Amino acid sequence: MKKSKINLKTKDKIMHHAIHEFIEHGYHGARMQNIAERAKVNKALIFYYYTSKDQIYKEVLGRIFKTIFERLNNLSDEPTSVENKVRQIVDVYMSVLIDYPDYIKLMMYELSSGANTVKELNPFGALGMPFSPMGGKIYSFFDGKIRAGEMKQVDIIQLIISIVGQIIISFIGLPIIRTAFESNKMDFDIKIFLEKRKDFIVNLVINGIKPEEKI
Amino acid sequence: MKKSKINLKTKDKIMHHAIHEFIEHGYHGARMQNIAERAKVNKALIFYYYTSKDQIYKEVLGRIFKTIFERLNNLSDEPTSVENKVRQIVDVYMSVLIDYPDYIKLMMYELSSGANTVKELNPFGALGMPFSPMGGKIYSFFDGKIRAGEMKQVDIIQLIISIVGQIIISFIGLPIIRTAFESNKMDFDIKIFLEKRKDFIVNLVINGIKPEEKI
DNA sequence: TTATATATTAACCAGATGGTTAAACCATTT
DNA sequence: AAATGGTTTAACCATCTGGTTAATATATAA
Repeated sequence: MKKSKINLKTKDKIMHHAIHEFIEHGYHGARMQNIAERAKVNKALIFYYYTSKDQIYKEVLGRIFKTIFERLNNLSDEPTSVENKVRQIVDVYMSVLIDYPDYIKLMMYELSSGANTVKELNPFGALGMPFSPMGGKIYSFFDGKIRAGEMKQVDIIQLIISIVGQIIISFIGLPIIRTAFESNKMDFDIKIFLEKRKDFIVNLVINGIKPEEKI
Repeated sequence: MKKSKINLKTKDKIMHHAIHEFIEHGYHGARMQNIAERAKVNKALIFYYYTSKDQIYKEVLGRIFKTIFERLNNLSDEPTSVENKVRQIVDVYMSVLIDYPDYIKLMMYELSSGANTVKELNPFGALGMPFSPMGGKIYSFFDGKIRAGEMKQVDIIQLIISIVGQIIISFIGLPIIRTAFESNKMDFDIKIFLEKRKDFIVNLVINGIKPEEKI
């Protein structure tokens, strides 16, 4: 936990605290008054810098998506094995979620309310990136490996969704998983769990797309 | 779309419409007045049958969980192959989500706000079922198969989380997946997508846990 | 120092929201 | 038909909430 960053300009300070208010309560649950108190400014000041709750919410979402997608796009371009690439992907995705465990909460809010705001400020040029059949780094990597016979001939989009899904559930499902562990009197250490999880996902995927043994 | 069920008693009618109001807007976004209008009753009547917004919300969550878990527990007990069992599990989970595509939205709301209400009314005796290391049908099935050498020696809890995660993302990610498809000018048919998805998940998992080839 | 533009605040407001009340309605029993 | 008890409603209320206003404090330029 860092100390309050007194150097942040007021507008950014407000944004910073707005992010956390929206994360904790979602759009409808968030209160402008709370944001003001968190940022230790008068509520009117928020409306001096931002025009409405709606606008500040959109800006919050925009920042979060930008932060996440910048990191996700941070994949090495160097040629490597299928196994290494899968490990890289899982690593990067997981590390983002570990660094910003709360961001995903807001994305879930968005998705569960139909992702309307997200669609509106469409960062899917960005999201398109990893998924995109044309030009997506990840897509073209796997495409090459399939042609080279280094992995099974699978639907690459489905593969990416599967990888991402296994990772995402590790975070959004945490409250349930934790409760399930505890109600079975098993210890639950989140760090250990996520480490195990990472290995499991990589192994399952690798074995799942390994080419048939040649005889 | 069925016609309005005039035989429903008033209290159930209110509950029915409350479910959909909460699904569409989440706890904070839901309005008692809206529920009243949906159910075509006076708002005061809601408070005649239920004591507060909070209480009706909890009852809504309880119903949803019950509905879902009853279905999930509907797995055949007959002995079968690993492949068939995985297919069964994916089938059952997916069919529940297909039948109640909205229910998951509310579960996401819950999870993203820390699942506090859910924890409180803890149906994880129920949720424990499939996950539980002791007594869980699914768990003990895989346990038996591992001992019999019919599948790899994997962490069964991780396996279940992976299967569930791949399924859940297929639904909560739909808005994003759809947008990604469309922004790449690819047709998106949800039925076809989910069919492909089912096969993909089954294949990936089956191949992922297949025992090493014996030489 | 004074004028000017920017930053910040206390007080305020209209509309919305969860919840209440007292009266009316309706079916059943006597 | 009158009494009874559950059901439904219109009107109401206190509080909360996003947003405004007008005045004040602070920094900058002249």
